[in-house]
Amino acid sequence: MPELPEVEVIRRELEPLLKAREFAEPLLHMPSTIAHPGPEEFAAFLPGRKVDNLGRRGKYLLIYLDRGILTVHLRMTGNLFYAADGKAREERFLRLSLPFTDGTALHFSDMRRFGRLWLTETEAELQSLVLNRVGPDILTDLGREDFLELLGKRGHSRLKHLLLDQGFAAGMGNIYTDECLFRSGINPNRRVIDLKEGESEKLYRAIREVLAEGIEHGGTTFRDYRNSRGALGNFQSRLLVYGRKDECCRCGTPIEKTRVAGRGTYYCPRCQK
DNA sequence: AGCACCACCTGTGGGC
DNA sequence: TGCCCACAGGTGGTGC
Repeated sequence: MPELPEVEVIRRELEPLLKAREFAEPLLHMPSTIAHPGPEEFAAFLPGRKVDNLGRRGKYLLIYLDRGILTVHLRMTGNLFYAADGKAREERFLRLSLPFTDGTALHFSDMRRFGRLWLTETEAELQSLVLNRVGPDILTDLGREDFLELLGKRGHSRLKHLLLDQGFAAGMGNIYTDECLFRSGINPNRRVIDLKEGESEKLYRAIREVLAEGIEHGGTTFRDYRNSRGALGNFQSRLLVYGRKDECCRCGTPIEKTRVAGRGTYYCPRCQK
């Protein structure tokens, strides 16, 4: 489901709602949702902890507590929902409920069960256990020079493959990658080393623009994504290629769908050479 | 290093 | 109408 913009929308919404609230006894409807530590340890550690602030690294949401850090990855269909009355919206796919002492609650539901949570005691443990293979956040940690330098180290990678690689830079997913490559006029199968003068910078600008617009419009709801209040995103109406197979690009050429890096890939054969 | 393929899950939509 | 298969905002492991 969510890529960087969707997670950032959730982070911004949840931060003021969760701040200073104190966790009560958690309900583990599906214990395997907790990746670390064990369910008992998780349940024992959380009560009494208060939310400090919320961070994000790529698609990982970081809930900083007065002691420890609760990390959430939504994968494909995970969803965080804040309930002022404490009640979950639906029971069928509910995996974890985190009630607060004031009667409100944070619920985690996930149809496909790929999503995971980690509870770590320190920043160092978070880094070694969860984020050890995650690169710098592509929106907040990478200046233009950093980006170009990292690109240079991956000359033989195809652009689509590279942008989806969270170890290269964290945050891009399938939808935003296709949109960024379209906006910068780069074919998803091109290799970094074959980029012409100015194309790398064009790509960098497109990434910043598309991600910022995605956040501004509440994220993209293509199928399942909902924000923390259960509402749909709005960026799907602004997608220029993703999901638009056979529709005409603004140049008049029908958009094509192929497979690149194992993922459905939309592009304009005329605009993206 | 780069990449294809499978696995993890459940639901849905298109083709026949 | 109904069935089957391919595919879906992600990632990690294996193996070439």
